[in-house]
Amino acid sequence: MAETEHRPTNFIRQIIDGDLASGLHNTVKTRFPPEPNGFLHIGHAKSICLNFGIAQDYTGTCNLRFDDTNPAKEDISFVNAIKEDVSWLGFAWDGEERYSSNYFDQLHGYAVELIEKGLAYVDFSTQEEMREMRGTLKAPGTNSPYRDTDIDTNKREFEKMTAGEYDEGQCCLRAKIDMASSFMCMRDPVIYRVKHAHHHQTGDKWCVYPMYDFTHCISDAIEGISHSLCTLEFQDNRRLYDWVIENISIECTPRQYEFSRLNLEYTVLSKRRLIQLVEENHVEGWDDPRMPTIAGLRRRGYTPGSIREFCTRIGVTKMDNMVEMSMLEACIRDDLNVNAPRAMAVLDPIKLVIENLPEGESITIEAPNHPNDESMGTRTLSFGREIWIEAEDFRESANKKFKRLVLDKEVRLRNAFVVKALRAEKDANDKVTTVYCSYDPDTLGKDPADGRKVKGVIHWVDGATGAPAQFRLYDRLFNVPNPAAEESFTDAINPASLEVKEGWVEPGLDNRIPKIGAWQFERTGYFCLDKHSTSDALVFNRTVGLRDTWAKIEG
RNA sequence: UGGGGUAUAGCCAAGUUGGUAAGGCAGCGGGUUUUGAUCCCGCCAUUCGUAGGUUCGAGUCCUGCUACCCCAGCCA
Repeated sequence: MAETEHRPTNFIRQIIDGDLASGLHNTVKTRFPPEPNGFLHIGHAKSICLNFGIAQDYTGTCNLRFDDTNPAKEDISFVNAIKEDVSWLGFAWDGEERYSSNYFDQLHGYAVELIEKGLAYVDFSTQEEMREMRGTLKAPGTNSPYRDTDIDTNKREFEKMTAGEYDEGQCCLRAKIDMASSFMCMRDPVIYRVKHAHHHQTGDKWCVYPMYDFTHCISDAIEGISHSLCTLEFQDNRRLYDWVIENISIECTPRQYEFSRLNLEYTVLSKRRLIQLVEENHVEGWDDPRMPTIAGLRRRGYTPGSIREFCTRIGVTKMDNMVEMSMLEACIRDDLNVNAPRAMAVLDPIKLVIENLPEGESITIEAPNHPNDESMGTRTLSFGREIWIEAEDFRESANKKFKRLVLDKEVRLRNAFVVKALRAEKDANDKVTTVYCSYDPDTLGKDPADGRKVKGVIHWVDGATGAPAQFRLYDRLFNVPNPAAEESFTDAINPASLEVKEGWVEPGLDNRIPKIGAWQFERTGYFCLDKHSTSDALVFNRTVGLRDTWAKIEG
């Protein structure tokens, strides 16, 4: 990360400060542990910024570890996508990426250790039987008939499990803890299950795979993680995390701390639902610009810095939250406002004919790339007899609040001349197609000499040199603030979340793509080129519109 | 009385030993402006889920309520 961003404190940093002050730790080691079963989303960005941000600020390290204990749901394509997204966000993990599957041999050894200590047993109960014996939230469970199997038998049975002598579901290895515990996860949790599945990292070496609760704490300990940060739903699991570490022969005792996961209005942030959106083709894919995935936000035009800034603005607490989309939008606007060069594009064109400018004649105009930043330089535009302007910027009549082009009135063409509308031509549907006007040649870069005040400014694209382009405008993917709370969240999908427009942009844009990857099309919003754009067929994604107080007045 | 958590403005969120409610987003006024943008300036919690208690003084301490979230996968 190039620049150091100021990060406010939070309860986890205060815990770390205390651990450093007390000497409990000398260095801080964190980890970001995604399961490679889908793409990363903005909620993961919160965790990434937390874990990597802490490592940076405390001059510690942060590992990237794929929590790959369930080969049935995972795929190598997701590990590649995740690595790309973390890097793109601007973070570097310590050394090579890790995999929980790197530790399968050690994990297996610790499982045997528990068996030898009489703290784990192989259970042949069916899943339904196990569920019944688990009890309920208020009633204690009952012991499995296999709970007191002798150690040698358990060792032998676990070896047979490992050797592939049992089918999936036939048996599993359980930790012997307490069937009456008020923590459901402590009622003899399953720590190994049979799974005859090919694993993207270990191939066909294993047919038994460790469960999350058994794997995560040990992986943390093996890697020497000092602070293991996860989300609130794992608070109960912390008891099991600590139990495993205490009952196996491992020196490192990492501590788990939980923070609340991010919820964003008008979208969903659960892997399960995002997978469904992709698999049922409600969106184009994981990187659909309407998706809250890192890949989707990237394609939409969000910058890494804007996402990091969002994560610092939302903070880290244990409170359930629902963040407004305006918070995210403010972050990208703040970034692009200062870093995106300006350009002009007309999304819904009508023709403006300048009658006192002869056909074939063209005036060269030098326009600043940024009104508040001269260092961004200028560009050359040509201004000819036929110009494209936005349909909504012309009205045959209007009151004085409408500061745009009106018949018999004047308006400034951005970066160019003052023009006066003379008459309009309409089609069969009474829609204006062409406006005829005259321009004042003495108004380039200055106000009219006679003191006339022209309040409005509208943008335009030269008809002779402008390039045709498609503009893809995105709206929220869902019609309700919290789609996850719906009976069927897909029923709440906004059918108008994508609007496609065909218009014009000033020439040469794709030959001078700015470093930030985006432009501000003045008066309309921030745009970037879509991955499907070609020099013959330009396609722009609107990242976010400009703040629009006029729309508020009108609406 | 299963257990684990959380309650500060429309949203996010500071508030560490009790000393008189940061900041951001949104919103609302006003100024500048060749983007109805940006920028600037101002406003926006007599009150911290609620009822009591302790105290000269409570968002912070104590007690009782209430609301919401999580836990009964061989998912993570």
